[in-house]
Amino acid sequence: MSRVINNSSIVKPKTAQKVLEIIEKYGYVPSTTARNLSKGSSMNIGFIVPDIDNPFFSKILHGISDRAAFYGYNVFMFGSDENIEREHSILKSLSYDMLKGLLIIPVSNEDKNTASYLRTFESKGIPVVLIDRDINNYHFNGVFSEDEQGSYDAVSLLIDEGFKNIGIISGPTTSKPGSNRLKGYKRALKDAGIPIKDDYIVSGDFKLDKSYDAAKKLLEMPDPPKAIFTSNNLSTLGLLQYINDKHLKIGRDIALIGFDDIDYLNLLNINITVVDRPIYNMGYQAMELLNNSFDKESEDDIIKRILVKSWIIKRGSEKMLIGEK
Amino acid sequence: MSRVINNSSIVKPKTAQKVLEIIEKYGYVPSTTARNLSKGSSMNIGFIVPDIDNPFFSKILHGISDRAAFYGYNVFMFGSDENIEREHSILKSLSYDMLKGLLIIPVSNEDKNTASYLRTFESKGIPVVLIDRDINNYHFNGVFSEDEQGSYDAVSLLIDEGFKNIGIISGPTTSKPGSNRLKGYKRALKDAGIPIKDDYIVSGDFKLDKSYDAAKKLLEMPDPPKAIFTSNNLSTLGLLQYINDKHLKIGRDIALIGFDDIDYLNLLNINITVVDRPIYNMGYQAMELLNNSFDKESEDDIIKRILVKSWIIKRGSEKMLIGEK
DNA sequence: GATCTTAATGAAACCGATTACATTTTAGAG
DNA sequence: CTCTAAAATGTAATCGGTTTCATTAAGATC
Repeated sequence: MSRVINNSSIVKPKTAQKVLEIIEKYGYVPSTTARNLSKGSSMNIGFIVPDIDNPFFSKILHGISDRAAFYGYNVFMFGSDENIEREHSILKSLSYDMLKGLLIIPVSNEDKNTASYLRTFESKGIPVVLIDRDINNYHFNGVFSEDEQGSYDAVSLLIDEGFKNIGIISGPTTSKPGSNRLKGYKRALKDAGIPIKDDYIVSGDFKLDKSYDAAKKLLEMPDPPKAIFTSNNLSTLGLLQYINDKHLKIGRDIALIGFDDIDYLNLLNINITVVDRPIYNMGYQAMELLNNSFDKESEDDIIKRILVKSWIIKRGSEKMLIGEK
Repeated sequence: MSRVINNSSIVKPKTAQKVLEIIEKYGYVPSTTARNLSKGSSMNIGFIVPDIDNPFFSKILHGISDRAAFYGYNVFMFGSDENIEREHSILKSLSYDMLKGLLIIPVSNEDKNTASYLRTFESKGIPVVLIDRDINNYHFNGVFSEDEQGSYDAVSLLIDEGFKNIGIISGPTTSKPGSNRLKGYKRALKDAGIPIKDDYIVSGDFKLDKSYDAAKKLLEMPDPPKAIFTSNNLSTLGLLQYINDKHLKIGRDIALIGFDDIDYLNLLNINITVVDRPIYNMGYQAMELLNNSFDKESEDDIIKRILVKSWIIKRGSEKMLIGEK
């Protein structure tokens, strides 16, 4: 009987005991589906992630998953593969009554379709929390990090070290982190009175192959930059690959600061300076924020946005570079 | 009306049209929960993974996720963190009527509790497919790879190169791949007539820190091995970390073959020989196998097990070693 | 011990789909 | 133009819980 299981209503201890015995005897297992139907809600959280293989997203998922387990939520995982159409088709296929909340790292910051799908979820009472990537002009709840400031600090550090010819492998400007990190780069140069050279801005797509091409483009130009800021972990790896292919040496031929740390590099004694941030915690906080959005209808008009700090881990790669910068 | 949506029963085109118009007009969205309840089944697949952060598992998840999306299944992700209690609690919390199938990379190969949970799922009509890690004596459906043969080949390769003092950082022998890869190591030595030295067998736990300790233990003994076989990707990284910390050089001070390739190493020109296998495809095939298990009640008594091949990618690290081996 | 209030339990409606069954419409044969 | 079989549609039961409402049991008061 429902009342016994959900020990909510008032039940006599004796009858409760009796019911529990029968439950035990017949091995009764309550149906979650039936419960969901009659309650009109579930314990399922959706999570849409652009690139399952990228360790950055794995860490976020880990944070989400841990906190979700704490609350007893189940997490649906969907991979959009950085593909806007696939993202749409996932959003279209998600049925409203199956989800209690939705976490998403959207592909684009300017896609009206995704935004309106998300608004629909909200209007059906399913809170939405963005992670890492904002969507322009929509003011969704979300957990973000100091993208512009982080890259500003990074590039400023290069400038402090004496570098003037600083290139950037940027992310797609259709993503908020991509455009904000580029902004930070530009602002740092501007504040230092260094003219911005368009040739030094090469756009990648946050993935490895294109970043490799970008690195090639940057370093094979007549007057190549002496230092490069890479906009995410895979951009850094793309650049590193190029550097290795050409047998260049970090700190001698080229200086480098990357956005986001790469665990495995450190233990290989490849010590590059990076902008770091609490990635696992971003997922954790996103789940926390989502959980806070439940059952408080009164706060419906409050937009909750969390901004996590970023900081620089100096590993000195840029210091070694000598000669003209 | 149900018949129109599921265009199953015979409906007159004209009435279908009418119904669709009304659906359109009122913005009707069918309830998945209600459907699941009345149909007695859902489109949800559970996936229990030991370590979300390990790229090996990310790739498997990617394969699963892609194939699941193809069939229209949703994938629930749960992280057991290599913790048997957490695995149990996940299995306990999963309700039978929410899942259509279950994929799991179990923590242990000899845990009766997990096994009996899984059997219960099967008995409730929820097919189970193991991935990568078998459970002793239970003969579950699953997708596995040639663990013993792979490590046999790897160690044999070292022997062919002239090495005699070969150590191993093994995985936990409570996991099938861990014990099988150790078996392969031993068999290779035995077949070559090289006596097995217990000191050369140090057990890790497939994670980084303990593998680092294992590497330390191996290489700081009075008569250290000249070549080491590492049982998984993180073991390899643990060893590499130690090697780097001590400023040793692969190919000069120590030879190394690892089980499982590590993408990022190659692009950093850290070229180590590894046993490779189709990881993404293992996830893909597992989802495929699971899908095949649905709705064929007649085949209930057939155990479906897929064994994927492994192969060696020679990158020549071991060839460089000179002097006494 | 009769009466009233409150606690505990039982019964029935409901959530929103599917589906078996009953009923009506259509079509083809005589 | 019937009559009958088949096709189409309408109706109601069902899935397995939750929750409201009605009913009965228990406890308190005088």
